[in-house]
Amino acid sequence: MVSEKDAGDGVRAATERPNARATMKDVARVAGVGVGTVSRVVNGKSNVSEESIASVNAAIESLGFRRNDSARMLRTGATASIGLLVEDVADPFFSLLNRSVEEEVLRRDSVLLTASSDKDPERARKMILTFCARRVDGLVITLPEGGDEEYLRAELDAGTSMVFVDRPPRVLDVDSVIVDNRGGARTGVAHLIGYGHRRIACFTDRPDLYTASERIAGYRAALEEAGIPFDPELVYSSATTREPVDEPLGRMLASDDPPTAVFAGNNRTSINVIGALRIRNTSLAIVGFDDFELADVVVPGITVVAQDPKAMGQIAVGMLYKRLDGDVSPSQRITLDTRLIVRGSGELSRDAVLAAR
Amino acid sequence: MVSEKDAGDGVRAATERPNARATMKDVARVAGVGVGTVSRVVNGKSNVSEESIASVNAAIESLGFRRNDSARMLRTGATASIGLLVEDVADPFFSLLNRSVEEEVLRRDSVLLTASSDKDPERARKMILTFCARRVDGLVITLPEGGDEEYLRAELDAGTSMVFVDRPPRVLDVDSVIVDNRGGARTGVAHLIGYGHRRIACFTDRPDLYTASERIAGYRAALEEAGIPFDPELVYSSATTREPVDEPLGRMLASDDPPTAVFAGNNRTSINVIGALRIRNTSLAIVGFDDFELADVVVPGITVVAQDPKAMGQIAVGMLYKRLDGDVSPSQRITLDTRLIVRGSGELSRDAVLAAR
DNA sequence: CGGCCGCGTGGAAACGTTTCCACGCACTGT
DNA sequence: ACAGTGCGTGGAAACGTTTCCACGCGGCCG
Repeated sequence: MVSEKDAGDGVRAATERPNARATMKDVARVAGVGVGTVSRVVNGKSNVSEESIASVNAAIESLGFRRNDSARMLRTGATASIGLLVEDVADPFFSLLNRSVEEEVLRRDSVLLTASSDKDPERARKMILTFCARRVDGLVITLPEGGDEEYLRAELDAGTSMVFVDRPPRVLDVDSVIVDNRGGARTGVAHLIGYGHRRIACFTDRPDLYTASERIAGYRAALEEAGIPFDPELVYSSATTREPVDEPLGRMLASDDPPTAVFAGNNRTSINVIGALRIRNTSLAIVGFDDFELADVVVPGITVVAQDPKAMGQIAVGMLYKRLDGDVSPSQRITLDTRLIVRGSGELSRDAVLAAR
Repeated sequence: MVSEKDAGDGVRAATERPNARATMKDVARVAGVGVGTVSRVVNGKSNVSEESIASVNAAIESLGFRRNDSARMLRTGATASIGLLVEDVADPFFSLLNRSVEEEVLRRDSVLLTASSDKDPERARKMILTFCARRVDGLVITLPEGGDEEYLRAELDAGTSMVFVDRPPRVLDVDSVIVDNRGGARTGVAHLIGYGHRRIACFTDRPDLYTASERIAGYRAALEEAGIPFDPELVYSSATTREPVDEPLGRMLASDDPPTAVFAGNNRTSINVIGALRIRNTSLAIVGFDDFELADVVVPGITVVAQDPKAMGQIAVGMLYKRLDGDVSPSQRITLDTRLIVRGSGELSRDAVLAAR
């Protein structure tokens, strides 16, 4: 039935167009009431007779009417939608955050718009402005490093609430919920030190990333507390998360004073380190930052400093809605604690590692 | 500055309200032109003098104007948005699909609304109807099993295009893109048979799930082709994906004629099987359905039948936009091939497994 | 008995855009 | 000189809701 495709925007009456959505006016006509009454029924408002309710509902059913939310949004000014911008919705951490934010937003009968910045400040900017044009009620944002934060001020002034997640704002005065990256790293490294290690390698992301630099700082803090000198030769920051670490790890192991333990600054790096060790058939004590599936399936299980993306999402959305409800108290920065999950890899003592050489 | 909170919806002029967004009318007034001209500038239409463009842009800048897309949608009828419903955006497979769909949608200057059904048909229904009320241009749907498909027909008739992903529609006449679950499973199991195995266990999801039943069918087909009798004792379908498989696996291994290989029907199950084998310190040949991170980090690497969520998203969105562009050809079902990724666990021969006992 | 209240209701204005129509003006080709 | 053309423009209608106002009507209270 190719011919069914109607060529132009003809002036045909609505009844002739098979694909036209019924409006409240149509419903009103069929039900024999006014549009006001239809609106009241659709929105479950009080002061409508049972009789009207019944006839309106019947008309809605028969016409397949569905309220046009664009019109509603225009009229009311409230879109009942929240925008979420993360680095990558396919990243294990952010996908968990995404789900948690979704849950909170749905609970409030709103809808979630999502986008991945892919760490590109320009893409982030474009998506945020798109969300703002759609008049989202609020934004949950992980802003990529290296971009300008300034353009957000105009949106803030225009009344769009926002909460930063995973990293704090640099100059803006907005709420944020982040993880205690430094403290978590310090705990993880101190855990290794507790098992006798004094030569601890550190593999992380690019140090210009907020989270990476914080974790490195935590690593250094733990060493300092234990009176262990910091050796830059033991720190390797990979340019990309996919980069294998076999080569730098090999260099460290071949040195005069090789490491007996590794602190891996993120889950991807943990995996890379495990892979590299497997290739070399060597074992070192390992503590990783950020939990991952299968961390308990490899042998030994990987001891990790776990974050809580679910809590992060819940708290962020909670703060956002408080603002939407009119809270104008000073902006807050909430820092979430990490949790050390002991699985075996971090409890390999220095002596055990050395004995196996 | 708590007092800044303006109590009521006063009748104050727009200029007095700090948080009111500027409209095109405001811009027009400031720029000294008509609203029509502002609209033309904002939308980059032709036939506007350089002079007007400049003054309008200046006014936009100074007022912080941002087009109200709700009004635009109402007027034009096009929302430039796509709705995506999956089982769980935090699931590794669906999060990859999500990202891929996002990419395709953004490329077309649209926006993506996402929701997780959590396998609940009622929740799915609610979200789909919400998306339809927002007049999304189209829907990409993974419909949970067990629900009614019928209510979608009204939306279809009303002109909302949709594409099913991961499972085909049962009664509706809509496009779909799915994976060759049966063929993939058949290939995986045949691979094991090729290494001499004749007693192959099969662990899957609940068989009332479309994907699980297809994979079981593929498993049986491979056996049949090789002339190996099907033994129901070797098949275990777990009620939940988190359920450990240690107990049923132990039972199989303790039998008279224990399996020498395992076909795992999904990635979670693969992981569970690996865990169970680790506990028992046994090794069997394994082929899993669906790739997962770390499949190449455990030793031996896990041989898997991989799906391609990225391609699935690309194709689904491509089909959707074809429909939006007016394609009215008969609905299609596209089946994506799987790919066997050889990593070691599936190439353990029957003899090797038996020798190790 | 009269004013008042509250309920159910219909209708119109408003939300901020896009789009269409019409207008003025400067050209151009005869 | 004059009709035709095309460009830049302003203004108004329309999109489908929500919300406000006003109206009729019955009952209650003084």
